[in-house]
Amino acid sequence: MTSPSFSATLNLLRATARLEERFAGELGSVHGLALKEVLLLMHLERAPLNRLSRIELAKRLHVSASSVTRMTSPLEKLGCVGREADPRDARLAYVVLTEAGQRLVGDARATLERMAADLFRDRWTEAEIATLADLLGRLTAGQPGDLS
Amino acid sequence: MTSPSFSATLNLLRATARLEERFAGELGSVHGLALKEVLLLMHLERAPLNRLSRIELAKRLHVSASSVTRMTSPLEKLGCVGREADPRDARLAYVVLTEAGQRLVGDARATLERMAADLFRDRWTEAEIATLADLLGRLTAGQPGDLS
DNA sequence: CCGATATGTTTCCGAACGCAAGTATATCGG
DNA sequence: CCGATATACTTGCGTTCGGAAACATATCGG
Repeated sequence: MTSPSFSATLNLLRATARLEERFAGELGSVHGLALKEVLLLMHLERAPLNRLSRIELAKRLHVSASSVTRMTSPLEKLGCVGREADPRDARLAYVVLTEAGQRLVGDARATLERMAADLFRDRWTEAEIATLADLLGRLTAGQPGDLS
Repeated sequence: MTSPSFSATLNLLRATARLEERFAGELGSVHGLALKEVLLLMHLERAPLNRLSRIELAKRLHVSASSVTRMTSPLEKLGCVGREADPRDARLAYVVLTEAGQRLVGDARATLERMAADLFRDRWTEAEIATLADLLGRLTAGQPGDLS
């Protein structure tokens, strides 16, 4: 038998793989968005003025800066997000959530919450789910990008 | 505030992203292997006769069959794995762990275990880690591919 | 004010992936 | 035995990603 840390790590990887498989399909077919796109919009939703620089988004999404550039392009064409300049610093190109984006992310988040509830239904008690959320949260405590 | 299920789901995604960032670098520099390659070898290590068909590997690794074909090619050139045919079914092309592969995966697993221990050190009790492993394990219970 | 350095963004390039198509083999119904 | 269907694997194609390079702008030391 292996150490508890090792088991937890392996189970973490496996659980995430399964979760992404399961979520990607329905989320895409219902709202036309990928999971990571919904997460991007959720970060904007939570940010002051509903906007973040691309660097800030990259850190919170754990992706590279170039990925943020590519991810925002189709969202901008869809009208979910816009681009805003900073009057103090011309290097910054904020990604800002539009009203259409707010409606879309609201719907998508509701779908995500329902899928999350389905995922845990019938095999976990409420207390266990809360414990799981807490223990996992400690892994990323002190890091930016918390949405919960 | 959001529901516990939703928080757990978001924290799960974030924790995995952080974990992969942290593990990929050291694992690659120490053993020259990617995390997913180590997982592939670990599956072989645990399998009867130290071998699995590519389809079986694909299911356990949560990747497509073509990915397994591409992943095994460099490992075969390195001498970590070999190819074996099934006398009963000529369609099958088993991936089999060589002796060199057994030594390599043993070392890599030791590194992984140490990194996993470091990851949890100082912020989790042994009991909490065991609880975490158990709760996460339930997410994938009944599925193939358990390594813990 | 100006060079040196740092930072934000985009573009280019190579690596990795999933899916669909192609090939080979097995199995099943007649 | 043989066509039809299913399965295992490989290959080609389009997509996505991270890192390096390019570029614009900001900041800092003199």
